[in-house]
Amino acid sequence: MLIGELAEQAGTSTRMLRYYEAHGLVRPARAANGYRRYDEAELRVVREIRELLAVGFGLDDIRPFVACLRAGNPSGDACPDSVAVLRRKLAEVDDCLDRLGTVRRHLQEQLTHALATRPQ
Amino acid sequence: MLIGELAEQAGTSTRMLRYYEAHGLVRPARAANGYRRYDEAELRVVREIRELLAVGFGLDDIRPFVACLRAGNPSGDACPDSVAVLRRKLAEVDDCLDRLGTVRRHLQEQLTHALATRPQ
DNA sequence: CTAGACCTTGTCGCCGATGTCAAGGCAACG
DNA sequence: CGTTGCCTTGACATCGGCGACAAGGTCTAG
Repeated sequence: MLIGELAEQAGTSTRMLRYYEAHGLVRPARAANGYRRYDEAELRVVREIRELLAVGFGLDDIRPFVACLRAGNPSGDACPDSVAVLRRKLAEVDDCLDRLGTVRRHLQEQLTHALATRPQ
Repeated sequence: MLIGELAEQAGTSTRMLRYYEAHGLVRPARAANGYRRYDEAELRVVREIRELLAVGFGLDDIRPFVACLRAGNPSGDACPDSVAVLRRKLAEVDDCLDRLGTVRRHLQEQLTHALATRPQ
């Protein structure tokens, strides 16, 4: 599979595939002409990357999942390192939820106060 | 009040005060030597800016609040434009809370699944 | 042979609040 | 006068995923 095909099948751009490669996440073979060659396994890797990115992971967080897939696991979350990242991310999300909740209360109060002072 | 004093009293840096000015939020007078001169009203303005920034507002969102203060209101949220921004921000926060909640569920599932497959 | 579609690497820009450094003017004190 | 500490403007870097472009190599169909 060439880079363009992979990009289309994985729902991303060639730019990003090269970017992931530069960051050590994807490792295509090279044809004699220098073109990158991807197999099915890489397609799965890229799909994993895209899903995790969409959830809010950074490339560094994703690395363990890719390593896990590459180690032969059917899903990328089955390895200790991946689980550790999942735990950390869950904690981060909870933290963010807390802060947002506080902000929400704050905003609500301010809005209520403003409307009480000068109803519009 | 010179810029350094204001920075200290408002809990920010001179860099940021000039930045807010460049974005039309703060309007100091100028002394004969070219130094910026701030009065008490500007201190209140900068405090408002800092509070709203801390809550997650962007400089553009903050502009109406500053205008409201500058128009003589005791608090920056008493004007229609400010209230509109508060409403919009509240909606944004709710939206973000929704998405984060979904992500949280997603993470929780993935974690549970990983632990069920290979307990660690 | 040529046009077009693909590939290669490399570089620049974006966003937005902020740090940091540089070169120079001004003020106050000894 | 010299030093110190404030001020001025201006410019560059940061983070991170991504778009976009340029200059050139490669391949394929007509």
